[in-house]
Amino acid sequence: MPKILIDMNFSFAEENYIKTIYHLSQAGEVGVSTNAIADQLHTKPASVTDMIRKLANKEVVDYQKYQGVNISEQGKKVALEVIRKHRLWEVFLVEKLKFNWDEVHEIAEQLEHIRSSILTERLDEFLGYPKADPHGDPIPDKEGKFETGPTVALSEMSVDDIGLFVMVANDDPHLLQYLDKMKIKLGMKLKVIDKVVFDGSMQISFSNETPVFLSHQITQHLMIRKVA
Amino acid sequence: MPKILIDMNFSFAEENYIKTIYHLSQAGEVGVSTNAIADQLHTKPASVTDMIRKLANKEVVDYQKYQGVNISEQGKKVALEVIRKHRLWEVFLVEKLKFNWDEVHEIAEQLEHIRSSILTERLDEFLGYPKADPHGDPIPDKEGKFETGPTVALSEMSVDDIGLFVMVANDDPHLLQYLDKMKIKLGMKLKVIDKVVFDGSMQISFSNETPVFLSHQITQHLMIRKVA
DNA sequence: TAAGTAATTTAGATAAATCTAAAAATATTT
DNA sequence: AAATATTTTTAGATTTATCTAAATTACTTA
Ligand SMILES: [Mn+2]
Ligand SMILES: [Mn+2]
Ligand SMILES: [Mn+2]
Ligand SMILES: [Mn+2]
Repeated sequence: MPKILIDMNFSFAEENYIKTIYHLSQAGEVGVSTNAIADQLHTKPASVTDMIRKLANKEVVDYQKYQGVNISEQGKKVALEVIRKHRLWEVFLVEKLKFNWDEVHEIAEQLEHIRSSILTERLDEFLGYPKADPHGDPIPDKEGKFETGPTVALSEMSVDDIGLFVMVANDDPHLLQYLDKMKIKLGMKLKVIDKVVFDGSMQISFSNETPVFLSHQITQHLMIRKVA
Repeated sequence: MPKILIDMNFSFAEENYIKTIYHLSQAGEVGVSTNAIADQLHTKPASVTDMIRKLANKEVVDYQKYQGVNISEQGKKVALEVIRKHRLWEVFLVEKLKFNWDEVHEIAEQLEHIRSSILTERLDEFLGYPKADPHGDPIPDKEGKFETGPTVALSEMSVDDIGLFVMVANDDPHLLQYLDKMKIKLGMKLKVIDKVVFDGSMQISFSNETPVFLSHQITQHLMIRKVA
């Protein structure tokens, strides 16, 4: 007998775990590891094991000792709802309250837990049903659906490749501030001018400007939609 | 040695207690009683005693066993900050997201705990520095200052008295919906036509329309600014 | 003023979320 | 395949916020 999801309520802590497990699932392997979750949430593996047990009981994850966790269909719904709220609030903060894109993640981490489906829908409407947040991350719709065209990390591209900078896959304000300083913005066209084998650093020309040098630590987080 | 307030952080539960104690202080007697707090917060007196102890240690209330609590200057600051956020968010929900005034209190109860002073200031600016929330409650400024002209409950007025309906001193959606149904809105002029001694019910003419009957349970929550 | 009643506090539990230290299981490396 | 290292789980505590039941204090009233 599956539990009724409709009025299932999750604590902030539970929501954060569910979201993190969802993200780690997306980003790769089956069987998300206890340590990976602990790292992400800045908690200890022992705490993660406890919480995973609880989430498994609530059937938002599948879990077998020592085998890692996998998000369930129910869990995916919960995660996408939280992610939807996070990204909508980020849009609100940037578009309406004039925050810079490096200032919004922390605040959205709080706002994503506000419980009111009407609020989420009204906010979405108020913002004009945005498709992406200020960092280019897609915003799931009410049903949890969203589309992402295929992207590659800039670090994976080759010399002479051309593309569109569409997303930053990292929330660190230092990275975002650095991109600001370099005048690199979402939506810019770019071309790979040079790539250093030894350290993976790259020379990139954005919008036909003088090329800039970017280290591998940076380029791995810049997501590019290839063109031609 | 007084504790540094600047980076004092309070839990949601603590903030709710502080806010409630502040409100009860305003609404009357010195020495807010354990039971009054328990009623307001839908908890048990034993829980209140525990929490009061904690708040006394943090010096946001003054407390002596069996003597009730009084909010301290520090506590007042914390309370006013939370109240400011609550009311600003209510304005946002009504003005920007088109909520009705009876739908916003619950959601504001959550939003008032979001921690970000920049957010509060930006929101205030976005809303045009409103002086009152959708129920007519005054919004404290950044320094916690606000002004209320003198008001009386409608129930305290006499036949032939005239005034301006400026505030509803109750969040219950049923009351607010009833006022909607009766087409009674903030800012309306009114005149007391009749007052029944037995039950305190009143006949009131709003904006020179056909008088309406209102029970004491209603009139005690309608705050009036007297004119002439 | 002495009972009786009401309000408040204490004592002892519980649930949630976290931790440290130790044990157990799994993975990796000689 | 052992030995070693890493990961994960268990055991046992801690903190916060809550509760019930019992004890204590204060207030009312006869
Ligand atoms: Mn974010
Ligand atoms: Mn984002
Ligand atoms: Mn309210
Ligand atoms: Mn209000």
